[in-house]
Amino acid sequence: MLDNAKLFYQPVLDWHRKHGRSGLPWQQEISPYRVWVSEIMLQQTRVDTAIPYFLNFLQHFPTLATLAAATEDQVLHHWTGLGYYNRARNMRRAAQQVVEQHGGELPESFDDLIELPGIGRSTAGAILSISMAQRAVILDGNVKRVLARVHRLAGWPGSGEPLKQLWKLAEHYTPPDPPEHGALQTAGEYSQAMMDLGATLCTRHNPQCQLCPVSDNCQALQMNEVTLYPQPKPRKVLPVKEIQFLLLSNSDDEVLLDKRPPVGIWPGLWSLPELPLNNSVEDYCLERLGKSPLTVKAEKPFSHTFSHFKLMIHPVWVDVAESTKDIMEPNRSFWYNPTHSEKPAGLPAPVKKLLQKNFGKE
DNA sequence: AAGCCGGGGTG
DNA sequence: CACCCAGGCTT
Repeated sequence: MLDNAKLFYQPVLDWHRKHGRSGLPWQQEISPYRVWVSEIMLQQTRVDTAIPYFLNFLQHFPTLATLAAATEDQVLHHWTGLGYYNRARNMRRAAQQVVEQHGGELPESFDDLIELPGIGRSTAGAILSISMAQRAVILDGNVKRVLARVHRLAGWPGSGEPLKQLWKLAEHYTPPDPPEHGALQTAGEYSQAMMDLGATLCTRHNPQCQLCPVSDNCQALQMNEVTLYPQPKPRKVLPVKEIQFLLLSNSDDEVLLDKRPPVGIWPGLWSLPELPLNNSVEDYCLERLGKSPLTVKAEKPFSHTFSHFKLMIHPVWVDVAESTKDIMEPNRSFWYNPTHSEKPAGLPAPVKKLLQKNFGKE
């Protein structure tokens, strides 16, 4: 870490004065309320997405008091499409809380701000620094990315030790407010500057390091590893289950479908007969149809991902010549003609895909 | 610490 | 399709 914080924040501030964004709606007529609304809308939401919602929202709820007085339905109506709807509910509740407890003005202390629903550590820092001229610290996705690269910080910055380190760095590099004698910029400008830097130069893909004001101090750049930081969230490797899907086809161009049990995957849907990977198809046919198949042809396996495991499906094309329809139970299984029969209501996606591929219907 | 919320952009 | 976005709340 750069011991003298100024060596970091001064180039960032200077860059921002020349090249930062200044036309965003919430950067005009800056007020605590407007900054608050923008910060909430921008949580896990891109700037371009948020802009029209911000303009519309302020049209209908121009002040904190109007927001506090609105019904939840009204607020949600103007949030529709933005997602994360608890943000809107929390904001209305917070507005009411501000009216009741703080005389209708957003409180000017960190401790009071984070008591409000929807305002966490970073959002409080943004409101305090940008709209209240206080030295307060933000750590959003942009700042995380910049700092993780500059310091080549290992690990996923979402939680744990990496997150602690980032907060420490963010605290360290935030300039004083009011600024030192002779300086013009404030902590609020630094907050804006870091977000602009992350959003316009220090982007996740194709960062513009040659234009970056802190490239000389960027450890990731020195190692030519910029895009390796911040490191991605470790994904759990899904367990893989392998099965065979049998396309038992008879001389009438029908395939056998089974109704799946009411519990487990695809409950109640019509699926292909399935068999553990190493079980013999021949034995299965003998057991179930009372005879051996004419031909057995393995198709190319493909995968289908569920939330909790990955299913590797090995399709097997099986010609059983004449069908033995008499032994079938009507509500458990039936011979289905993909080109002529009426399509069963529920077919799992992979089954549908297989049938389409092999019979070319729809 | 991990899961959840969500629509949309992007490689 | 996987991953991520101006995060915060709940369990």
